Amino acid sequence: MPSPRNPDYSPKASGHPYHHGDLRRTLVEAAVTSISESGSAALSLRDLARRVGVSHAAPAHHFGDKTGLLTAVAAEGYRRLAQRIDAAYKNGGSFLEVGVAYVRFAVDERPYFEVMFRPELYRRDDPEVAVPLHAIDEAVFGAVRTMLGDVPEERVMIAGVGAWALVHGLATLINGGNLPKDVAADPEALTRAVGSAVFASSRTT
Amino acid sequence: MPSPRNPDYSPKASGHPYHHGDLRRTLVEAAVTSISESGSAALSLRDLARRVGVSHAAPAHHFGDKTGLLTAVAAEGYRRLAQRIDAAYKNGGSFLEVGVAYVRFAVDERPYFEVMFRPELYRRDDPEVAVPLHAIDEAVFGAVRTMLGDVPEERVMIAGVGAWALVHGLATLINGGNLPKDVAADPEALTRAVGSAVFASSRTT
DNA sequence: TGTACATCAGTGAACGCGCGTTCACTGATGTAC
DNA sequence: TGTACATCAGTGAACGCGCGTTCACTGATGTAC
Repeated sequence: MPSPRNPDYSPKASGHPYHHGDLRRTLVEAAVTSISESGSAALSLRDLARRVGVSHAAPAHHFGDKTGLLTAVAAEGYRRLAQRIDAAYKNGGSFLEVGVAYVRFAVDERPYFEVMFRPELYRRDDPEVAVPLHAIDEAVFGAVRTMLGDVPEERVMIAGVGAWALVHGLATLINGGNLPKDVAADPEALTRAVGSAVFASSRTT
Repeated sequence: MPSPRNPDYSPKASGHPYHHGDLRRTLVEAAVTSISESGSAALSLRDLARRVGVSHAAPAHHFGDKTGLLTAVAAEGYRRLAQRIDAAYKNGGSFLEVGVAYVRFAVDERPYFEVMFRPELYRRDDPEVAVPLHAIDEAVFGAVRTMLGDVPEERVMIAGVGAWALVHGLATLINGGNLPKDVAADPEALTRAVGSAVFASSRTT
């Protein structure tokens, strides 16, 4: 009695079964593909249904409306970003490496990144979004606090915001095609170069 | 024989004259208002025509399509930004003051800023856009070059990109509502705090 | 100074399209007995 | 192990809407003579 989520059941293999099995996740993936192809403005629930081969009314069943869908996209994005930051941090990661992970995420998973930072597109107070978002916040400012040692909280805030702004700015400028091509071609190297120039000195301040 | 662009002629005063007189500019302004109210996704030429009290086909007459309109918005935005940066620079402006001007622009003129940095919305190669864009580029990297003196060009690039990323990141994080409220409340002070922390040291590097 | 005419800004009716939403439905699943 | 039933995922026809686009038009402007 295999669960419908069990790939062994292979519902796809035998044409179109009535129950998709994992429509929700599939729709989120389709949304990401659609966004990477034609931007979030062109996203439509009907188009998604078409891509997935399902009735046009099905997406509404899962997400209610476009905002609900994009909330799911943003939530998945935050989960992925949190995971990357965590991995960078645990892998011996200096603070700079966390920054590099941030920029890499923005470039590699651009559709997620774009939705995440366009808060008018989704419901930010949805717990699925708010929880990983808060976790990232904690982790980053905690790291700054550890790094700086016993300094006034305002100092921590300024350093944290500064570091975040730097990598976030790099990420959005690269994705927006605003930097010279040769520089933007290697986001990781650029982040290291810029980041280490700034961080080497900010530690001495 | 007053020009229709002469306000003394007051075409508005006497109901709805056939010729608007300055429709193009008025439409751009309406677009900015609309974007600040409901974002660029909700923008429609018909809605703009309604706002301005003109036939729904009139906007197409001037801009062709939505991309044309947003190209005009972006162009105006670049002109305004260039002006602000110029003013900051000439007003005794340190490099930091230019950064402050950048962030102020992003916050004060948010609709322009948002369109400008969503290049998929408009035609970036339109000369009306490309010219002021290039001028800003020149000015900023020129300033970095002057500031750093005789250093390898790569150094100039890294410093310029870093400075830009920092203020651009601050601007987008503030506008996106991603920073704690108390910090985001005074963008200018935040920029000075973060910027001076970074710049004080980067000069010594 | 007056008249004729070309140009151009703006009109408004008509069109077809893709969208979100609704709703009664049907097929599959899992659970109670 | 078998049957009945509640639940829920997905269907598909129908609707009304706002949109962009087209097109023959009209009114105002400026220029040539």
